[in-house]
Amino acid sequence: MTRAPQKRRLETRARLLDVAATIVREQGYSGLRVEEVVARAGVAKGTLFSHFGDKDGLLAVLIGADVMRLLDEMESRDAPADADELAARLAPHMDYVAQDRVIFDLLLRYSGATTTPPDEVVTASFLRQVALLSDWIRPLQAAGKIRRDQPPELLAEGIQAFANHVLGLWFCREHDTVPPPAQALAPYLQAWLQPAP
Amino acid sequence: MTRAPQKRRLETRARLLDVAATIVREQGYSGLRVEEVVARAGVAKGTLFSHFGDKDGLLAVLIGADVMRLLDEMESRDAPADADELAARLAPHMDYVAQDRVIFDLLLRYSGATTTPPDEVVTASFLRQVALLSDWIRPLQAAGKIRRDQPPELLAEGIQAFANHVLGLWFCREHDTVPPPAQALAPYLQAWLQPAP
DNA sequence: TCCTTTTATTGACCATGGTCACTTTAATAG
DNA sequence: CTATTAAAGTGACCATGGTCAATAAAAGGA
Repeated sequence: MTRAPQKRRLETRARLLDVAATIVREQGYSGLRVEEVVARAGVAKGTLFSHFGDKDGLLAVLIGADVMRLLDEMESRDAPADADELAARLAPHMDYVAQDRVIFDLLLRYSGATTTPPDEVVTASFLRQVALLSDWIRPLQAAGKIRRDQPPELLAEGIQAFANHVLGLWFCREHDTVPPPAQALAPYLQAWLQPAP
Repeated sequence: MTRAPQKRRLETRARLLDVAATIVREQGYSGLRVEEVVARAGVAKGTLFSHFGDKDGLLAVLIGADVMRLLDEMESRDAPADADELAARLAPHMDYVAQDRVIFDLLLRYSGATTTPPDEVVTASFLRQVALLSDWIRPLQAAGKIRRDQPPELLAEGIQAFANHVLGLWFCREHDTVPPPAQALAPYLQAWLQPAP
């Protein structure tokens, strides 16, 4: 069986994450270079890869943590009272992802998470997102504010699908002449959640 | 103003595309290497980039052509009679994209196409896909087979969103233990297109 | 303490996409 | 036919992520 990692290893890992987070703060996710991380952390390149597998692995930890933080905030607020409020609650997450294509790509690559074992932050964050959305959806269904003919989980996944759709469009256009994703999402959710009249 | 390209250039371009297509046939899209293309086409690396901008540019031409061929077939068949048939009509496209992550990524990157000028094959193929879906949707709405409360174009985009969602999940799992995308799509379309009872 | 085994780290090396100042080839003017 | 200009093509070079046999450091046992 595999032993617990030594102190040194944990320190190295922490240092790598710390440096990487700083660089992201300075230059954004698309400005992150593996070479710069290891240089500033004072370790060899191979060390980073032994810790995170590949660059995506490092990004996953950083971005996963960001998403978790966003989810904390979402959970701390009161549940939305209708579909429009639900859409509004998603705005911070949409804005976060819309900020950098690297984030979008990374999250998309890992988004099969709904079933895979949650050994990873991104995977865990997806499970949490579905759970949270479902928790919002159930009372809305009970109150007849949104459709009741589909299970909350399917509606939740649908919301994710539309969110990704809108974000995908966002990254294909000039960002100046087009509404931000959080706003563009509204009509889709409207149509998706609308109760049968 | 820019002149028409000379014969030589057209020949070079054709040769590059031909070689690239052959390699894709032999090794799939993920096996395509720029170096191999230029080597087998007998040109320098820079030439390829001067023709297609970057590797994605080359992929876009190849994949765009594939998609156009699929659309030709879809158009040649009679229109679907209900939501389930509509889902079935999408199967070839889903299978095509599901075959290789490179295809999925490329199409996603260009999928903002609905508004951009169709100077590119992929862009054009997206416009065509939306148009085709809308053409399928309108009669179904008129016949009361699917919901009538949303414009065909929005329903069409929604279908694309769900298709991408399902494909995204597909590439996150072991492909052996999970239903193929074409099949996984059904419940979403069902819920999305279902007429108000 | 000294030897052995496991864990952690190293850095030269590789793969691959992409750039660009320069050369070659074709078209066009005089 | 030659000179001039524009288009086409070239390949050395770069950026960046990733590999892996070799080495150093720690842990464990005698």
